Amino acid sequence: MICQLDFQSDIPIYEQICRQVKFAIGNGTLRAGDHVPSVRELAVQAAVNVNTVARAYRDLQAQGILVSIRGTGLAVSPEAPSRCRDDRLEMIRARLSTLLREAILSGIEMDEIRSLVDAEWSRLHKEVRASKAV
Amino acid sequence: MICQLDFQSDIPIYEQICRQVKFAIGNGTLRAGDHVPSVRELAVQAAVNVNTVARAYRDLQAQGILVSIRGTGLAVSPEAPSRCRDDRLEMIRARLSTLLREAILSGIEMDEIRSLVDAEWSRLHKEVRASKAV
Amino acid sequence: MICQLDFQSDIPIYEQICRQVKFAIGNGTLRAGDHVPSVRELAVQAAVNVNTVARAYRDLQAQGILVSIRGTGLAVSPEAPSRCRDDRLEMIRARLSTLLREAILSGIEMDEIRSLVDAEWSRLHKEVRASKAV
Amino acid sequence: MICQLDFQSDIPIYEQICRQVKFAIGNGTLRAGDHVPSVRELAVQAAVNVNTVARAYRDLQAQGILVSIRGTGLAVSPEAPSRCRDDRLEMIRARLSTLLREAILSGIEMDEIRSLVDAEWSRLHKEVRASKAV
DNA sequence: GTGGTCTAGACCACG
DNA sequence: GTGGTCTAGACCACC
Repeated sequence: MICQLDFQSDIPIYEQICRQVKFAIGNGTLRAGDHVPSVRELAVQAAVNVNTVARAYRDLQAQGILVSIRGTGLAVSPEAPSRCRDDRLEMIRARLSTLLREAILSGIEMDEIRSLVDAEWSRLHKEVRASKAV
Repeated sequence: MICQLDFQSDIPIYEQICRQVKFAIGNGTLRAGDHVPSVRELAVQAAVNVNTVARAYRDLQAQGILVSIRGTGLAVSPEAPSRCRDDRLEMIRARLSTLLREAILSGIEMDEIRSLVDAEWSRLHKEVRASKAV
Repeated sequence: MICQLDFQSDIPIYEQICRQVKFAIGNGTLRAGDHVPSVRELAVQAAVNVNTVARAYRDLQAQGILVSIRGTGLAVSPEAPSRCRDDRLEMIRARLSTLLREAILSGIEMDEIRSLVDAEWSRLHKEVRASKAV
Repeated sequence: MICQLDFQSDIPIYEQICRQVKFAIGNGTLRAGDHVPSVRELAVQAAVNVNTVARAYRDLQAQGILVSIRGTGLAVSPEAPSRCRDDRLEMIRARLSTLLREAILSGIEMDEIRSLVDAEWSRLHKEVRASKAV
């Protein structure tokens, strides 16, 4: 699992880690039962404080996404895949909602939004596919 | 100018004030040369500390949205209206971009996004129109 | 006498008025014994609060630049012309000094300063001459 | 980093701090990536309130001079060094410009300015060299 | 430990 | 009346 972090983002590092794990589960990179990297391993890989990874994993356990398996570390729970997908969809719906509300209030038209969505989608789709190819 | 603040939001109050002022300029409620309410006045209206309003206004000055007219208060700068609209569009584009990127990474399809956008847009549009009617 | 004010400058309006009067005396536009416009007249002309002009004139009286002539208003004092010129020269010398000190500390060379002075001088000279022609 | 403040100056303290930081970056005392002292630390060192330092740092962030590294403090941005140097030259040019404009308006001649510049420059040059020798 | 937010209140210059 | 500066102190999230 690769972990791309943005240290200057206003989203906390631990939260970014949580999301990336959920991404990986949501799109099938991680499946139910798979082990996630150990806290120390991921901390080194991502050049991050161990506590930060620990907190992310703690949150994911609390959400039932990860389960602890005695002596071997943490693994993706059976319910995680479907749950991740639902969670993501709901989170996206919520953020989209506030985004659109602001767009309406600042006088932007539906057409502008639609074309923005289409343009960004195709741009990002290419970008993501390219990075996977690597 | 009305100022609706959400004290529970994770967006700082001063930032919310900035945005509302920009909204008001963007959609023509405030025009170039208009005075904004005094810091004290808005502070009372919004039930917020004077310094908080002052900070918002200071940021807006730094961004060239407001200009200080010595002893008489702050006014909307000539460039503000066009600038606000551009800024808003760009901000929305940027947030939409990260939103869509996450959607792609978590395995959501374009169709789902499109229908979400349409559904939310029409829902919000009614809501906003209703609140204006009041 | 024309009075060009910059309402967005960080120099107070009353101070700008003082300087402009001194300019006018320094370069011969106003001579010893000439009347300056009345407080109200100048306030209207310059679109400024009456108190502001009053304060400027008060300061100029305190400095002996203007003298009050009973019933007729304020006039340029006999000593003003030479004094204005000396004052200005000294003020310019002082500000030039701090400016050059910072230039030296930030590693700028004498040649750069000399060429800056020459370039700005000729640019401003044209500009000023043009505005007088109007 | 040393921070020399003048509490009598009419330049706000936070502004003085900004300048000193920029100066330190401009002349290489602080390099890209270096951490600046923490707000609390500098506040103690300079005998100033924490908020005052915080405001200076916040302004520097808004200008892109400093970047925040979550939980670890603030660091000099990669673009800062070149930017700081350009800023200083431009600041000097701007102040020279207003200085010369006033000189022209008050009837001072180019020769007088030139000799002033030469005289002050050589005087200050000696002074600065002497203080460095110490 | 770090910075960020918010409050409260004093003081000042300007118009 | 206006905004601007500074102080003091509380609380929070993050690492």
